[in-house]
Parts: sequence; C-alpha cells; structure tokens
Amino acid sequence: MAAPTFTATPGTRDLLNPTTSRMRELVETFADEATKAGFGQIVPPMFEDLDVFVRLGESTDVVSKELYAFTDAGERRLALRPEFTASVCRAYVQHRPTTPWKAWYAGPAFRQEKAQRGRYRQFDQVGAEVIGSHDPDLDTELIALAWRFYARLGLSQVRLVINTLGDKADRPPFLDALTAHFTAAGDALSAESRATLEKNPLRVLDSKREQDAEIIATAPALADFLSDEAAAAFDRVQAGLRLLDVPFVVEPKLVRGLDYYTRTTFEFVSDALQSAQNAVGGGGRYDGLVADLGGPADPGVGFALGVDRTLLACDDEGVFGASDAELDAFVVDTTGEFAALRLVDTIRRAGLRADRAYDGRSMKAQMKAANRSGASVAVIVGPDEAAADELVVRPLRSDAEQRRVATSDLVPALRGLLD
RNA sequence: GUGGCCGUAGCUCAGGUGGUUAGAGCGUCAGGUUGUGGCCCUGAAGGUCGGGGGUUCGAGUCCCCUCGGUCACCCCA
Repeated sequence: MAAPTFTATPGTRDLLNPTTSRMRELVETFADEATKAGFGQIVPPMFEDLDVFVRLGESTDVVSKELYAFTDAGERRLALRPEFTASVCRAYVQHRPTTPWKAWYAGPAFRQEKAQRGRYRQFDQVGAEVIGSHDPDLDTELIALAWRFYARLGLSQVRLVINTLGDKADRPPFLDALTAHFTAAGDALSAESRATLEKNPLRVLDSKREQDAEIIATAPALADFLSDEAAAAFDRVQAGLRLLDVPFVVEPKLVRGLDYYTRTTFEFVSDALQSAQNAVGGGGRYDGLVADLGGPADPGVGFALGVDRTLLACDDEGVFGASDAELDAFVVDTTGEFAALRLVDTIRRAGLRADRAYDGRSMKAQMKAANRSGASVAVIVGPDEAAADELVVRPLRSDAEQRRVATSDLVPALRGLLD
C-alpha cells in the first residue's frame, strides 16, 4: 500500500458519503423524537475543566485512564468530554433553568481506549437528560423515547435491560455484603475481578469471565437492600413500561460503569451486532451528580445512545434500503462556453439538485459521468442547441425519449420529468 | 493498556519449499461510436510489495524491530 504521510490517528476515522448521510438522518430522527417530547437542544463545549469530568467517579476507567486531559496556555487543567452528562449538569448549575429541565444533544465525545469494532476514541452520541425531578415517570418516558427512536430507525433486534441501583444510602450496606461475599470466594474469583473488587465492588458483577459466573450468581442481590422509596419507584417504572408496551428484562447484574448512577439504570443491547461492543445505548438516574458539581441537590435522569454503534446495528440488520437519487439533473455541455455554469445555477436556484462535469471532457465522458451521478435527467447542450437557444433533456432512468426544449422552459420541463 | 490474526495497485485479492522486467478482477482514464450514458470490445495510467534493519549471490517470500489495521480482553456508547 502506498503509505500516505498522514492518516487519521488511531481510534479516529473519516466518515464519508453513505455513512454521513445516514448519520445526519439518524440525528434528525432523534432530534424530532426529542422535540416532540418537549426537549430543547443543548450544545455544550467539547472540553471543560478537568474536574467537571473527575466528578463522574475517580474509580471509573472513563476518568482514571481514558480522559484526554491537557493544560492550556492559561495553565487551566482541561479535558475533552468523555460523555455529555457531566457537561449538561454543569450547564444546569451555571444557568439554573426552570425545572424540570429537558435537554437533548448530539455530537462527539472522546475516550482514550484501544479501538475495535464499535469503539472509537472519537465517537458520536445522541442523548437526552432531564434535571430537577424525582418522578419515575420521567425514567419511563426517557426509556420510551429511546425505544421509539430505535423502532423508527427500523431496528427490531434491540433489547432493553433495566435495573435499579437504589439510593445512595442503600449502597454502603450492599457494598459491604458484596465485598464480604467476593472476599470469601478468595482465589476462586479471577485475578482481574479481585483487582476490580479493590476499586469498585459493584463492578465485579459486570465481569464476563466464566470463572466468575457462579460466584456472581450467588452474590447478594441489591433488591434486598433497597429503600421502600427506591423499590416503589422501580415498580412504577416497570409498570409504566408495560403500559407503553415497551418490552424489557430486569437484569440485577446491570451496574454500568459510571459511579453516579442511582435508582433506575438501563441499557439497550443489539443482538444483531456481531461484536463484543453490543450496547448501543444506556443511561439511568443520577440523583447526586448535580450536587457533586457544586449545584443544588437536584436529581437527574438521562441516557446516551452511541451513534456509531447504532449505525453498525442498522448495517447488521440491513435496514438501509436503496438510497434515493442524489441528483435531479446532470448538465452535459460541449459548447466550451459558459452553458454548464449558467444552467446548473439556474436549476439549483429553482430548488432542484444539479451537477455537471468539468475539465472540458468529451461528450461520451460527460454522459458516463451523468449516468454514474445517479441523476434522473441529463441536460445536454452543444453548439446546435446553443445556437437555437434550446436544450436536450434526456431521462436517464427510464426509457422515455429525450426531447428538445427552449432554454427558458428548462425548469418546468425538468419538474415535469421528475414527477 | 494486554493478547491473537493481518499489512501486495484507489478497492477486493493471487503470488507452493526465497530465483529473471510483481499479476487478476473491479474502479479510473482514453478509444471503438469526431453529438449521447448504462452492455460489450481494445488500450493506458496506477505498486520503492506498510516502514527500518538483518540473513543470502539473490527477499513480496525467512528473522528482528517498528508503525498501522483488525478481533478479543478490559471498559463502555
């Protein structure tokens, strides 16, 4: 391979045509669903004070080893956002909008991980957050919003798993019980999990190692430690999802990797995705995060969906149909004058899509380009037509005959052919 | 970050045990049809075989290093 001097840095890539238009469509679909649900868009900065993200949990991988941190010329300690939730909470504390505040977002986030299918160092997310309400119906609505979004994209192999992590006060006794259980297992527990146990016992539950499966299966259940309020809220979320016909499975081992979660957590998993990274979205309630960022003790709930993974899932499920024509007209000009320049401008100003060939190529070459362009109609002008102030319009995707029209009738003629 | 697999034209890939000017298909460009695309035919351009070192009379082929890709672990979207 002719090695280029520069290539996209590891974990990043260039997104080109069909992917970019699918991505735009996906974001527009999400924006539409969020808007219908009363959400306004927020565009936070891509980097923040390092400490904004550190509050996500110092024991989490996302903070401890995946953050892109740097110091700017003003000696400020900054970091590229690894997700949006912290920024949204920071913005909430800064602007104090009336509650419940509902915000949606779309854009890239950054984590320094080794790339693999469905995991990149720069990746795109869409998501929604609500700050300022404890109402479990919001949890339900948010989950339903994401569910409807996947359905609207045409994905049918997405599964919803939910769990509750209880309130902050429920956590310590449970963690103690968990630690005792895993410590008692001794060497039966994998070395990796024993290391995890030191940092965050909760996440041992998330281990995929077969060696740990049985020990995890017999671990204490958080359900037995839940406060009455947290248990009631979880019941209501489940009842709400049933009411809305959103199918789900309760997965007690679903703990997720950010420390800030409380009560409801959920994850969307694609069974179509033939890769280890099969979680296409996830979220939950974070009732202490706003306070951690120096704000009022206001609760929050939200989710983020991975755009790249969702697109992969769409690919693997084959939901992308044949794309529509990208162009209405392709101008073929052999006059050597300004005909093409003027004609594409005329067509574009009429609201239609037009392209042309350049570099004075032969008619045959231009016709081939017209064919490849996917345009519906070729608009041909040579010396004869130019002299008569006429054009040839030739349908490219049907057997209809080409015909000559006056230059001034071009746009109506095109419209007639395109209907 | 750790491990497995891989790295030959723009793309997908051939190139037994090292041996003369490295091939194909697709794509691109040009021509066959000096005013008409899709099919067909002909031709052309395009590669310091990821990079560096080594072994050898000789390396795309063997060894080492390095870079990159990919899959998995970890973790997460």
